[in-house]
Amino acid sequence: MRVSQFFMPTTKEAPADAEIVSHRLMLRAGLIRRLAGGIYTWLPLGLRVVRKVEAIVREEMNRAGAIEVFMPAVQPAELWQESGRWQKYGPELLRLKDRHERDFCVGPTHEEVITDIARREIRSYRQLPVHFYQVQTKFRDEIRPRFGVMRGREFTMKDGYSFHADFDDLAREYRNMHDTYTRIFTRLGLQFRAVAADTGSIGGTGSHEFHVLADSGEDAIAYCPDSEYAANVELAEARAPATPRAAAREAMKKVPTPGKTRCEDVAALLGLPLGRTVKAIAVMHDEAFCLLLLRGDHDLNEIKTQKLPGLDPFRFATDAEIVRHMGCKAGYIGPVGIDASIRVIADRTVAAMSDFVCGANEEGYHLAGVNFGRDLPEPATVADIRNVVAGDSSPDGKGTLSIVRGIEVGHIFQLRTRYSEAMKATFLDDQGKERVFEMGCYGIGVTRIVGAAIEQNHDDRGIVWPDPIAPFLVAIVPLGYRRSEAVRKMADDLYAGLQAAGIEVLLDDRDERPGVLLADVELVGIPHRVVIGDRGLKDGRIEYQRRRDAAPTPVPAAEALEYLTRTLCAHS
RNA sequence: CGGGGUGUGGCGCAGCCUGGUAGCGCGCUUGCUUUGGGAGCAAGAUGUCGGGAGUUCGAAUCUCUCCACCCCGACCA
Repeated sequence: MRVSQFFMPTTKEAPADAEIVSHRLMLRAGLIRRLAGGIYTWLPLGLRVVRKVEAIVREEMNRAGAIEVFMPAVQPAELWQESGRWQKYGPELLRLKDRHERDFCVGPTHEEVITDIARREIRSYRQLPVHFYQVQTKFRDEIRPRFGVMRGREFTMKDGYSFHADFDDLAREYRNMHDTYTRIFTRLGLQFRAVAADTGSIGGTGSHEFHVLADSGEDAIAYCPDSEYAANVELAEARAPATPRAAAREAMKKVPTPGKTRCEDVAALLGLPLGRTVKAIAVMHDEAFCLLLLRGDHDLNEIKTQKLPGLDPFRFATDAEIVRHMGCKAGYIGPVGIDASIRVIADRTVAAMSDFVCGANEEGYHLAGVNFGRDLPEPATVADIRNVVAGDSSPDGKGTLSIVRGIEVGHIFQLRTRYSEAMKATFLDDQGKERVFEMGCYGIGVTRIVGAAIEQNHDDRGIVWPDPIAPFLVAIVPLGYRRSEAVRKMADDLYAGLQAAGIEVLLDDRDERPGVLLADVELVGIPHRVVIGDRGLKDGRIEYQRRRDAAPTPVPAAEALEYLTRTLCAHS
């Protein structure tokens, strides 16, 4: 492709509302343009990257035995009413009416449609297993779309759904997909990690997320460098401390802590480590008031907490409710001397603490040297309700956890019979008995991968595409294409030669100054580049440089084509 | 949804407080010069100042209202 005949609107500045690097770079490099909140046009250069990602995903899905279909983006409400999600899905589901006032939605996902296909078309166990997938535009009316294409409302997703006669076969396909996804993200040239995940509202049993590792990621991932363990922090188990609770050594005493409502402030005032304090978080389940105890330096894990009996769902108590139940304002509440009717749930770590500091239930005071059993009853419930932190012992017992941030780009679920039951999707087994399908579902955020790849691969000059998804593998940058006969001839010959070799090459034949050409090729992140100028040609040389190289490699002009063909083919 | 903020040429912004009819940088057009890291000079084009209503002799500026977009939003007891 010649840049003069392409469309590559690069800019020096990015719109002020683009917050993260990938978004800024995608705008600046002319990959996307915003149409409305969370809705983007893919410009030619960006589209090429999307297509690269799609192609790899398709190849690997096909290789894994899945079959491509293409389902409608607009779906009738009846199917969603059948599965119960018309009510459950909430405002994220974009609903619309046709001219006959019939209800439809723009599909945020396609379980209903595919289950409908399966129940109509698949009658016998002999037709199983089967795995359908598609690459399709989804629409989710996010409350707050942000980060450009990473959390858009309209996006491209590969979604696959598998149908099985029994759970064992579902488990087999689930492993198959785990392997397939691993291959896909490896081929995409991304640093990623598969992690155990919460199954969330979709339900079902097993679930893994695939995360591209990047500091800007919205998810926290706990993993063990010494073992295979990796899980979303939402899910990662915080084990009970290995050492049992130490015996009480201090007497309980009330200490004045005026104006110190946060554990950090109290600890600082008393000259104690934050880990010696206990914070009490007041929550409500219906009208029942409950106190959650966490060590001062730990964070509550709402998902784990929600799973406790009697807390599904819970919400945080209001200030008024805290005063009503505790007789004290927020900031100084604690578990000592409270009404016996208040349920107290202690995190495992807290249950093993002694001589700790907590609120005194009196404004301006905390208690120090507090001990369970002596100063207050043992907690009614001890549970894992906190987020793991770096340094916690790994749940598999094989080392300690580290925390990294990730961008979720893939998710695989064992749906089991959630949809097949609701929608009466059945087949006849080898006994002639009617049974519901076991189902799996597997998603990859195609357009999000483009953003995630940039988050992971950029520098201060621009994007650095991994070879497999680069819009062009190599760029020819002639300095003085319109001025120098020799430069133009060399560039044209090399361009023709590389094209003939089947290499995707971009020739920047614009009549621009060298600085502009070089800045642009770096901004758009073409992984390999060749600079041709009169200066080098005089000595019979051109320059080859990879996007991450600090300096160019001189290559004899006469051998350029052969050298590049060899080098680039090794890369692709 | 609640709170905060911003809407001025394609992009980035100033002007608004203290009303007097719009400006800067980038980009764009034309010409000349320049050409190995985002050129220089000269001449130009581009604005219903987010929409509507009001106050006023006069509104980008003050008031009301609507809209769009952005940021933050359990709690850290």
